Amino acid sequence: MPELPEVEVVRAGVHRWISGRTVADVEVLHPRAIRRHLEGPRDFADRLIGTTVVGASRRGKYLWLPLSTDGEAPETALVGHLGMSGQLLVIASDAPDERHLRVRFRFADDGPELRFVDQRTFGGLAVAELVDDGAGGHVPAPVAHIGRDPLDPAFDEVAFVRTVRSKPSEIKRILLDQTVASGVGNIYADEALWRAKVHGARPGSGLTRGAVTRLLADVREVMSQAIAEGGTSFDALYVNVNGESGYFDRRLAAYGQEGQPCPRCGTPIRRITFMNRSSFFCPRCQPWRPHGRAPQHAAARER
DNA sequence: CATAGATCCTGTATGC
DNA sequence: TGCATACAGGATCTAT
Repeated sequence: MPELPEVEVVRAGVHRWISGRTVADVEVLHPRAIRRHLEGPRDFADRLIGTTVVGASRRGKYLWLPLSTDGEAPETALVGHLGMSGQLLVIASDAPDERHLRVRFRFADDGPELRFVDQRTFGGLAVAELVDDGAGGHVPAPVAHIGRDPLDPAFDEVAFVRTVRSKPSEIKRILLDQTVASGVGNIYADEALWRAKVHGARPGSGLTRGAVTRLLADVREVMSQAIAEGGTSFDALYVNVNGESGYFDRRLAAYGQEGQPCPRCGTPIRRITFMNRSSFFCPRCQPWRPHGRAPQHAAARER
């Protein structure tokens, strides 16, 4: 279940261990893992071998490794999405193959290899062109269609609030729309909505500017905290992203907590099916429609 | 164009 | 014990 925080932890680990290394060999063990690379496994390998990885970047849940040839500025990148069960492992070459090993990368040095392991094969890798991101940087073409994520310094907060309030869709649906803001998945959406005391089924157009602004702040806060907890493994050689960022077990207030007391008010957390997914919320803290609490008059005017 | 639902995958857990 | 079903869920495709 990697969402933005888990992907960021992986990005940092890959940056730490793979930057500066030259690809010597690529082995695709399952074609579905590179289905987004339309030219196929041969071309995939050909476009990687001999290039040098010059960093690791991320937008939302996508991450990519810019590739340089002969010291030139990178024009392509290895793009990855972990899907639901993907892992990128930096591991000694003589370690036994994982059961769901899909792609293996060996390097020109004696260091550890990079492995893409993915049980459910929703994730995938591709080599893609880098294109202008409209702000002096570059993103791979397959990433250009999603919005910046809330932790991006160039994230347009004003536009986000405007967009959310222009949509009649449920707010949770909007949070999960990667073109509005990227990086938020089912878990952190529920956690941010719980923190903001907003029911996920409320229409975006029914929220005040203040409510959307606070919700965005809660999205940022919960993700930042998750990164901080997962980040303790940056120095480990074994970069694991199996959904568990360290945040899962201890800190989740709502997600997966059906029947458990709300940490704020003690009311049992409820689970409903929503968008063909589970949604967890506190029925007292997150009423469907805001009941007459404090900022009622101000909210009415703000509309 | 925007929106909503179906679909892809496989391992685990649960029900009968 | 065995079999069937539900569930996890991000992105993409299709239909409205």
